[in-house]
Amino acid sequence: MARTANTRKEDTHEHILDVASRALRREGYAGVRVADVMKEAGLTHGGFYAHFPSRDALLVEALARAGRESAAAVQRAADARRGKGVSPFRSLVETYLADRHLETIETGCPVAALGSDMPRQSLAVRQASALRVTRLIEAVRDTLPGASRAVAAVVTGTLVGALQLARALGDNDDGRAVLAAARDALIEKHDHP
Amino acid sequence: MARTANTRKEDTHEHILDVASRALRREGYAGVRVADVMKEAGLTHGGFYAHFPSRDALLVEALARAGRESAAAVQRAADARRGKGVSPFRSLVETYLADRHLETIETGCPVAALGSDMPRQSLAVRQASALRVTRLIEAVRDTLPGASRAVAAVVTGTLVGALQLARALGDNDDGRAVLAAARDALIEKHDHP
DNA sequence: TGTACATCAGTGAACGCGCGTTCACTGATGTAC
DNA sequence: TGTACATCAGTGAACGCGCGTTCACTGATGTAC
Repeated sequence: MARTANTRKEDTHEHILDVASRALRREGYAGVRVADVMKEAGLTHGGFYAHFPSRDALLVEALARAGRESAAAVQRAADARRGKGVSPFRSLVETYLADRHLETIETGCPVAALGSDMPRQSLAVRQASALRVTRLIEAVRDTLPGASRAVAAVVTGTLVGALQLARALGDNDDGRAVLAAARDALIEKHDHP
Repeated sequence: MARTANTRKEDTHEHILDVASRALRREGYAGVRVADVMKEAGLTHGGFYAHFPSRDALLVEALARAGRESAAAVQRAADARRGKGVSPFRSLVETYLADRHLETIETGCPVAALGSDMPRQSLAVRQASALRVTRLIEAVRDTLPGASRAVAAVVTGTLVGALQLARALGDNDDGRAVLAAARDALIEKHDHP
């Protein structure tokens, strides 16, 4: 069946994307190597171009996938807390700025993992990057009843900036102190149940 | 005189560093090429290793220089406004989050230009990067009388994050709206003369 | 002051290596009859 | 059901290119006497 053949190739395509979306967050845009991604996916590099027209096209698809996955992961963690009576906003903040997020960059938010490099990419990757930023701001806004887009954007900036500063300071007390301070400040200012 | 010889070489050294510190912010860590920097400095690439032991050593020195220069530039702009009766904090925020900063990345803050890539660098560059983050937080704290390091860190996170989001959205109305929102929010919350 | 020599800063060709991309090929899977 | 053929997904060698780094050399500048 043609469908079986398609499905097998599509499975491989998805597997490559999964590997690439983690490599992208772990190594950055410049750190994604076609041969390395294929090897990590258990394949040889020659087959890559049967799945993607170029490395740049891989970056675009991997970024979209990273954004969707990260949003879903935050959503799941937030839903779990919400069952305990925690507000959506507080759940988001405590999940996004959790100490654990310092280490798990490869499954975390791509905007925090790649933010400063977004303006330097090709047009296609820049457009995909801008869409990720917009979606992140919207997701934050959804947890803030009645908040303007402007307020949501500033909160998003604090989330992204604080996580980056913490990671740059290292996975130690300095880094964790920045996360804790940002959690406290955001919850105090915006969490009014 | 030996001193004259030293001075000439030191002048070249400083000139290479000046070019590199701008290239670093414009192109990112991965975008700094030894040959390109030397060419932009009006030299040939072979002479590079008479000035720096390695590309990595250049990154360390260029980052330190970028941080000092950017801090001095913010200080100058803030001093100018201060003459008009504007508070130090408000001067800092309006300078750091000025629309103009969207375009002038190569002379701007290296933490905003490089933040998400800092954890991926060599040990030496990571240490130099962490120092830049610490210094930036301290500079912010100096404009907030009586503020804790924690509060200064959150404000710094908002400054860095908002500028990055704005740049990722592009030098357009979307980007400028994020900057304006962050300026308003920070000044409203922390500027109490 | 002038001449011979030493030192210095920068040149440019060459190196080894890793990268993105191409392509002829192979073995497995599916199709026709 | 079985056989011959076609299609498909992936292989691995090869390509051109750009990068960081090395090194023998050169021309300019400074020093000794």
